[in-house]
Amino acid sequence: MDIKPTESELEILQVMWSKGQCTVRDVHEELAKNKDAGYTTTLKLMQIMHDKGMVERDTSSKTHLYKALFSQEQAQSNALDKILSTVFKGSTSNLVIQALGQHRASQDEIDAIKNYLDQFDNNKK
Amino acid sequence: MDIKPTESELEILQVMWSKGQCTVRDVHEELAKNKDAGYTTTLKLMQIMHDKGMVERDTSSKTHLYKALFSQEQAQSNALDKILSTVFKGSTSNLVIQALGQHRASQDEIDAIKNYLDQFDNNKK
DNA sequence: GCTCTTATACGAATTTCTTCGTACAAATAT
DNA sequence: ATATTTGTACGAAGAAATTCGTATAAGAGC
Repeated sequence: MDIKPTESELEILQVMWSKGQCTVRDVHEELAKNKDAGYTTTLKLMQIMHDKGMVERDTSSKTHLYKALFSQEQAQSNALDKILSTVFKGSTSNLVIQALGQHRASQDEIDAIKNYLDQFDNNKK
Repeated sequence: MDIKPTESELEILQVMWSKGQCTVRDVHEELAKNKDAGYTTTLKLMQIMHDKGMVERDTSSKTHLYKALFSQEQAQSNALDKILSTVFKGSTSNLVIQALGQHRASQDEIDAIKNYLDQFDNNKK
């Protein structure tokens, strides 16, 4: 499947990823906190996402239940691939260093990353 | 300025970043290697980018010269912010770890990242 | 000069994304 | 049972992005 959600679709997916199965109202209420859009707009978007095969839908009761058909991890992987090829010339280390420079990591995060790196590192310091 | 280039605009910007000042033909020839689009399409896009204030244009001779008005680094920073907020829930360390897991880094890259991390690390190993 | 090539300008068609109004069915409340 | 609320379906308008055809001007070569 082709994973290339649009801006609005991503907002909806975020809600789905955090709540699991969702009704249109679930999603809409959540979006309404930060955004101002009509209920039928959210409904329509979710229907389109279903048409595109991005989400599955349980229509057994009147109120339909939606669920994302790919994980947040898959979307992350996709998003990384995309920006790596479009703005980082394929250099992962540039991406990593820029990300770290831009959003200061906590000591715990630094440790986590170092531990992770050790796994590949042949001459640990 | 608002840095939010579209897909096609990014393709053009990549050429501009690597070559510096460009003619429409420069850009088009480069794009034509991987893509199949008409010359006037590229022209039009570059004109629109100029209208949007993304590039500057030297019209002193018949063949105009274009140049990006922001750097690749700025675009990188922007792209990172965006995917951090849309798919990584703001977690830089998740992003970094996922990026490293996905595209195996070379020893040199690992070293570079470790050195970079040491700069913030209070209890180096 | 005249022709051929190479440029820009620009209008317009297409596609994709986003938004919303309206219609109507099902459930709930009075 | 009838009125209100809550839900889906769907058409269509609006906005943004992409594509290209045609017109026209400037320069190069003969």
